[in-house]
Amino acid sequence: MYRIGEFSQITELPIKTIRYYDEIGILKPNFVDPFTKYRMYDLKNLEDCKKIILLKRFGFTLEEIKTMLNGSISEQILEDKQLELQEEIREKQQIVYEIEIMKDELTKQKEKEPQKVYHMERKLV
Amino acid sequence: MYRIGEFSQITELPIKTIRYYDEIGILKPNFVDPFTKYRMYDLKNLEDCKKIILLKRFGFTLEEIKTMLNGSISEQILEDKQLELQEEIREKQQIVYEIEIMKDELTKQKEKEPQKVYHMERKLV
DNA sequence: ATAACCGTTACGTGGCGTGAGTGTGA
DNA sequence: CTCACACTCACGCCACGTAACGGTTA
Repeated sequence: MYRIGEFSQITELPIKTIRYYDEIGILKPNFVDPFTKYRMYDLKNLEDCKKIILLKRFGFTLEEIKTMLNGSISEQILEDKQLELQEEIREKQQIVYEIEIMKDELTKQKEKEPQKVYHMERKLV
Repeated sequence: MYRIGEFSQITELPIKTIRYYDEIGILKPNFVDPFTKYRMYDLKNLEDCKKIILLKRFGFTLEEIKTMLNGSISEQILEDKQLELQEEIREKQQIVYEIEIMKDELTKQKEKEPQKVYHMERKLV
């Protein structure tokens, strides 16, 4: 049985996060001391916690993870998530390309700048 | 001069978003009727708004966009954002691969399931 | 008078972070 | 007594969304 600080070090999750997971009912400590109210975690908690960290990394919300821990993890859901990620990857690649275009436009503007300065000088004179 | 509803239709931004942009000072209406308090937007606002939408799409925060609109948009910042996006793309590709591994593990477990059932039957008997 | 439009204020979202103030364990 | 560790409660973050309620315009 680990106290929250130790459990935090093992899982590398901030204490605040662990308490939050208790609050939303996704990772309930195995035992809570009724006097000190200290949360005590066991190996089962550790396993669940590893799953949570992995599923969170995959991009599931804590609400989704909650239901996945209760029931089982279907291959369909995993496959849907893969497709979602691939769509996001395509979108980000598109954005990288769009930024490239904007950079080009900035470069073109820069090349025109001497003219602009001339224009300003005329204004000043 | 457009009222907020019309401006919302043109920019395809929700009215709430436009009001929020006013509140945080990123897109101030050209004119506010002192009696009705109606916000009035002009073509300059429309140009700024297009920039905001684009920069938001690139992944900049509204705070970052605010300073970019005041000053100028440097190529360095754009290039940094590209690198950031490419890092995110690599990360997501890695996750797609990790999900594939998890799917494989689930499939293996399924193939073992008859044994599990047998095991349970033994327990029951 | 009706309906579409506009306004403000206040509270909710997710996934925590921050800080105050207090109690417990060695 | 100290000091790390634990607790709760309340508010903050971002980029808005969602009421609730009231004034304006055609």
